[in-house]
Amino acid sequence: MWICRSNRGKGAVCFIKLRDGTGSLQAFIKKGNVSDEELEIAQTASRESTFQITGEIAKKRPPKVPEGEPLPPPEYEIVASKIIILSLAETPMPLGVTDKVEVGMDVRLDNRFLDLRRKHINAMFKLRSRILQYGREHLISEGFGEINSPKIIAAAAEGGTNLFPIKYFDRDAYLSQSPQLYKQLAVMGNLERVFEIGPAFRAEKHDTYRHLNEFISFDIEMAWASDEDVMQVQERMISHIWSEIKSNDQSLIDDINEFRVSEEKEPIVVNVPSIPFPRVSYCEAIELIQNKGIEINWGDDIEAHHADMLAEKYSEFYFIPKWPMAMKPFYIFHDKNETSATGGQLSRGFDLNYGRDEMTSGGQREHRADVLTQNLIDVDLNPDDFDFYIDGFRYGAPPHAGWGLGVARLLMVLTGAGNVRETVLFPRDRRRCTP
RNA sequence: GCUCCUGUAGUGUAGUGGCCUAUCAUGCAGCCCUGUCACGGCUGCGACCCGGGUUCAAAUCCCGGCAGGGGCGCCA
Repeated sequence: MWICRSNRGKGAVCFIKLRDGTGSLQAFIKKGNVSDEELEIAQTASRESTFQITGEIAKKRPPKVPEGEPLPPPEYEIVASKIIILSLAETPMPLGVTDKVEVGMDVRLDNRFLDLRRKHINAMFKLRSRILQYGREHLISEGFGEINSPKIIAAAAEGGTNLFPIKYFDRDAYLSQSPQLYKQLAVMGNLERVFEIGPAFRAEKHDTYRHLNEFISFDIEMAWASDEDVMQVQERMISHIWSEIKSNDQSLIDDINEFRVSEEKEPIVVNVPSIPFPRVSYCEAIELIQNKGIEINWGDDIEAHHADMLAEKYSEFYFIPKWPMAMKPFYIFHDKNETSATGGQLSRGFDLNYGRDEMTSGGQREHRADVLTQNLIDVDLNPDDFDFYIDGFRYGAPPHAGWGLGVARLLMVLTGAGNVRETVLFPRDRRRCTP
């Protein structure tokens, strides 16, 4: 186990707080129980060194409490009889695992292995694992199967975003921005309900609390489904995740709250969101923002400062369905009869927001090969580059829908983290690609 | 690509021209105390990002470089 903290000095007794993945424990070391050399080791070893301690578990002596106050519940400790040092930690450490002083993000990320030993950071990544676990469980219970799509792709598949170019033997290739086209092809192949949890790469030079250049996307695609059908899948899944965390993982939440309270922040409370989430269509959202006295027109993007207006009314999860077709990618489905009051073509694309922040983008997909081809032409993409994709729709295609959810953003919402870098082990941003 | 801000011991900070031989906390080292438990006490160690300029005097003002951060744009 690691040494968390030891008392100082050369006396006849010594206490060391030990830690491993299962929790922490005090070791009681007393002259006579161990050799003098072992006592010396225990008293002088640096923090974060690793020990192997043999001994008996015994009830701790209760701490002194002021007159009249109740004794705390009994605690246990290990009374050491043998101490072996496994690895001495160098000093000074670049950041203190148990120190009260704050640490800058950069120092933390440069020394993530130490940062992760901090209790609340550790809890954050255990929660991340739980989110993925509960999300998987839920989708599997609804008949979904997990797939893996290629991350090395041949062409700038969808336009819109910048891709990272790579060398693929003698050819140029790119890192995938999304599993979109491949999960659709899987559905064309009668896998019917699929999901993927995998990396997506975007070569955008953004620099905000919610963007990274590599992130894990939680994607689903579902045959014989509409935008509304997959929104329901999503709200059930999120509700399931929250509900499982609330009943199984309160101790991890407590670890985070212990830190938040020391920082004088509000503790987080896991409130299982009620279903259905509000639906605020794009047209309604624009109207709502206009009513706040902000100048915005139908067809404009809802930017972060606009979403602040929506967040005043909808502070938690809400869907924004039916975006203008012109603002959505070519593979989103549209119905010619669905238009705005001003006559603009609507689509079956939707977003899921939490307050001001976008969590998900999704929609019903275009399954008509001829419309897909026309959509590509409309956005100045060459249909020939997409033969591998459109071919999949030529031989009978089911209507289908899906979405992609940012795992790190969901974890931010759950844990109240203010920066997506908090929720990713080794984040990749504009300036950082190490460690 | 635009814009604003910041670089002080291992870490987090105080400091806006002389009171800086640079504050405090944490850490580290030594000593003392100790069935401690956020242990405590004493002593010590350790820093002004780099280069140039202004000035009698620069951590502090100016210029350049480097590094970092916030926001915007962009972003399925």
